[in-house]
Amino acid sequence: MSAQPRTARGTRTRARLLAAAEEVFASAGYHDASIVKITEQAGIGLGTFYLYFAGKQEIFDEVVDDLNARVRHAMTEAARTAGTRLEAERAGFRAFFRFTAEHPALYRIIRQAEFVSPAAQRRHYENIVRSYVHGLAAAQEAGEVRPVDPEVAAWALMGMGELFGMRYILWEAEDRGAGGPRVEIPDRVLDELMGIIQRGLAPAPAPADRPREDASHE
Amino acid sequence: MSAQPRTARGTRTRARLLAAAEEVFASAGYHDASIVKITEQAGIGLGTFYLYFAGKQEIFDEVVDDLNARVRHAMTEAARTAGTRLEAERAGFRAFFRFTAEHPALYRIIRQAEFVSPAAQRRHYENIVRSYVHGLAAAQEAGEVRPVDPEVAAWALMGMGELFGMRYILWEAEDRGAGGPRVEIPDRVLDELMGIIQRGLAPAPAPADRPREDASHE
Amino acid sequence: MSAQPRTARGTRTRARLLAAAEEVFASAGYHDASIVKITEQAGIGLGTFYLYFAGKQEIFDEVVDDLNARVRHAMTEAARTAGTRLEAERAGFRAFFRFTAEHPALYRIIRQAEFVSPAAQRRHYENIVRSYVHGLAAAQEAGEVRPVDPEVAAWALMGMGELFGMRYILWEAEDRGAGGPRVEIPDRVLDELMGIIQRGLAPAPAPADRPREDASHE
Amino acid sequence: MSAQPRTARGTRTRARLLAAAEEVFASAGYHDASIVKITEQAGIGLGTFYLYFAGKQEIFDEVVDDLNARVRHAMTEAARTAGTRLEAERAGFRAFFRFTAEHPALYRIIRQAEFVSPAAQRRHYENIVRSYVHGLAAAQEAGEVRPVDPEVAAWALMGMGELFGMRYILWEAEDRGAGGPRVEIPDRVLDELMGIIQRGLAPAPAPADRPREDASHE
DNA sequence: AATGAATGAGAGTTCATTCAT
DNA sequence: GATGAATGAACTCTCATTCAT
Repeated sequence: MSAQPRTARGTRTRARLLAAAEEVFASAGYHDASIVKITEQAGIGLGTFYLYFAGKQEIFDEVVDDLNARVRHAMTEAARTAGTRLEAERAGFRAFFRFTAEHPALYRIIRQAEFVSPAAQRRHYENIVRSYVHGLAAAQEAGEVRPVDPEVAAWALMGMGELFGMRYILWEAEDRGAGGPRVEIPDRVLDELMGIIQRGLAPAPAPADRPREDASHE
Repeated sequence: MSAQPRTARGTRTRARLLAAAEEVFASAGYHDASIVKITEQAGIGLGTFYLYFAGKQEIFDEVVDDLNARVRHAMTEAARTAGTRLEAERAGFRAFFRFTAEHPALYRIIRQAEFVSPAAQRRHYENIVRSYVHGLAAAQEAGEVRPVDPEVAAWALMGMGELFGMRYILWEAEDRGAGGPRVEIPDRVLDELMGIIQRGLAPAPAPADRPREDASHE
Repeated sequence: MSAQPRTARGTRTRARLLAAAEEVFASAGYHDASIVKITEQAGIGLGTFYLYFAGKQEIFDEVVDDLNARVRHAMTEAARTAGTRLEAERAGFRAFFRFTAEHPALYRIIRQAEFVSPAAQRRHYENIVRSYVHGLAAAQEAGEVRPVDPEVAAWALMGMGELFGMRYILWEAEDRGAGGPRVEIPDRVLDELMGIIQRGLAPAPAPADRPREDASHE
Repeated sequence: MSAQPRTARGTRTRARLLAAAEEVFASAGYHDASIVKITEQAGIGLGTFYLYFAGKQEIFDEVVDDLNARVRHAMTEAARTAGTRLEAERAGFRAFFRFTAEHPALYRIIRQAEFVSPAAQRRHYENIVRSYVHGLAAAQEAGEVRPVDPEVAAWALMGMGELFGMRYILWEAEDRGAGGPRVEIPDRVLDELMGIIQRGLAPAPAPADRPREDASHE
């Protein structure tokens, strides 16, 4: 386990290392992210790194967990204010895409984790699924979502989010070049996506009358 | 560009290198996949590698493109025999999951490509999307799929496929250990997934019943 | 030169450092004995070390000199009560072996000194030789030891002691494992050794008695 | 295990590495003998080292075993031509001292082995003891050596040789400075030493002549 | 066409030592 | 008197690539 600092100065140093590592892992990738680069980015000496982390892998894991906590926080915060489950879903997606735009590190780092730290990667996805399942199960009890297996639905939602984030945030950002305003997912695309999700998860209409299948949305 | 062999013997050597590279990249990851490992796996001399490939990156790209072609072939072959578009989708997913189970390399290698060869990764996803868009557009003309933007729908399908492959094929395989029969996606899970997709993409009911289904959304 | 403590507390700290250093040098070897390990073993802060010692080499030298003084003390104490020189020799050997068993540090540290601090090593051997020479010269005057060059005899005695200590104390201890009672040199071995020494150093018999003492040799 | 070269060039390279390692270990000590120094001394590239040796420890072990074989060869060769056992002993010692003078590496490296490779060190001493025991046992059967435990006698001889080599060869050489002719052990010293050994191991005279030689020792 | 010996830049990591607190 | 955060030179080791055979 990584050593905890015992002084305020140490705490600051450790935090700077984590922030630097996030940046370097995101821009250079795990393997090209040398400890030297991380410490230079953090503005501290090379040896200092090893006062706080046992090695590269360890700080990587911590960065993954940190990003995971932050993205989940952003998503649940956004969803909290929504009315229906579908509004919550839309708000959660928006928050996720926004986080992706602001922290491309999340994306790139999670994918790296495939080989670098499978356990951390799994933790990441499972944490998010857990959030989704929690929300979906509640919505099902309220009759807002049809009784599909919430875990299956959660993976479906997360899969769509993952690739839309890649396609409509990261690729756009790359194509536009480094500078420029934050990329947002186009409303049109988000609408289409939410339409698919909504219809996919909407409760079955009462057998006789299903006149307003989409009435609740928005 | 990689040199093409001029003799039958050379052709065989090159093919062995590609097969070995796929295996080594999948099991060790790009960075730990040394040229020595690849040539040892292929049973040829180290120097020989450079007769056929300019370097590690180049053979990686070729492995990506090769896997991409094979998985698309498997998917379209499976879909070709299906009746409706949704049956085709189901068959395509099945084929994709089967391919994932048989070639975990696909998965692991594509994710690696994020940093190793972004262009190859993008090519991979875009190729698959193109297939989907092709099929969806045709289905829309036939009235089998509602008029969503086929590209958006394609990314949604691919996203779900990607994470379901990870969750229900790769993770299962890991949890079960090395030996054992090929992992299949549980029918129950595939049914639930296809249900969501079907409802999400199903054409709107007859105009008389639902005149303005999407009208409200911004 | 190392700083001398000015308070009782400082004296205690310095002593703890020396004791810790002896232990760590003996178990880990000079190079793997980091200052951190020594200060941890001593239960004091890292920086405190440099209040009392100029560096690693200096504390090493002091440990060597300390062990040297202690082993010589043990040997002369033991020899002091003996009757004849040969009895004194036997008692001295016993004491040396006992010290070796109780302080394997002596051995390991002296051998390390070969490169780490040749001067300290030389001091160690010369100090012991001086003791031996002193005793042998006195015994020669008393007619108990034949008139060999006492320094040559001293080195011979010390050489035997050194390797017997290694072979019959340290190796035995290693072979028996960590726990267990203190290893003693077997009486049989000590008897044989003392027999060789005794005959080697015994005074020539009275001229009348020794008609053919050396007759066999060469 | 260290890789064996497959070509003549490789064989030459490996031999140069071993020779360079012997020199560097002897002059700098194990810990200060970096792989860089060894390869520079050998005149080859750093990376080449790892084609032939798994690491520093491995080449060290091989150097120890190599030196051990050579010193034993020198000793047995010298002893082979001698007449009596005691002449053989004297010739063996001479050869040992000569080898020590020509290859101070032996000495310094064996002492290092205490921590670096205890197994190799033990192998070294046991090999030499075995030689001695072999010779002593034969001499005992011939009545040239008294019936002491040959192993005890062997350790005694080796102990004396070890410290005389240090005192009269290495220290002399150091005191005389780098240049200069090879140091030889002074005849006077060797004579005194052999006298002690001779008397120590000489067979007991006919009972009538020396009735109570061992009576005093307990 | 095929080989494997050779290379050296660059990686992760350690640790004696300094110094502000 | 005591501390521990900070440092960077120096270490061992890896590996993509070159080239003589």
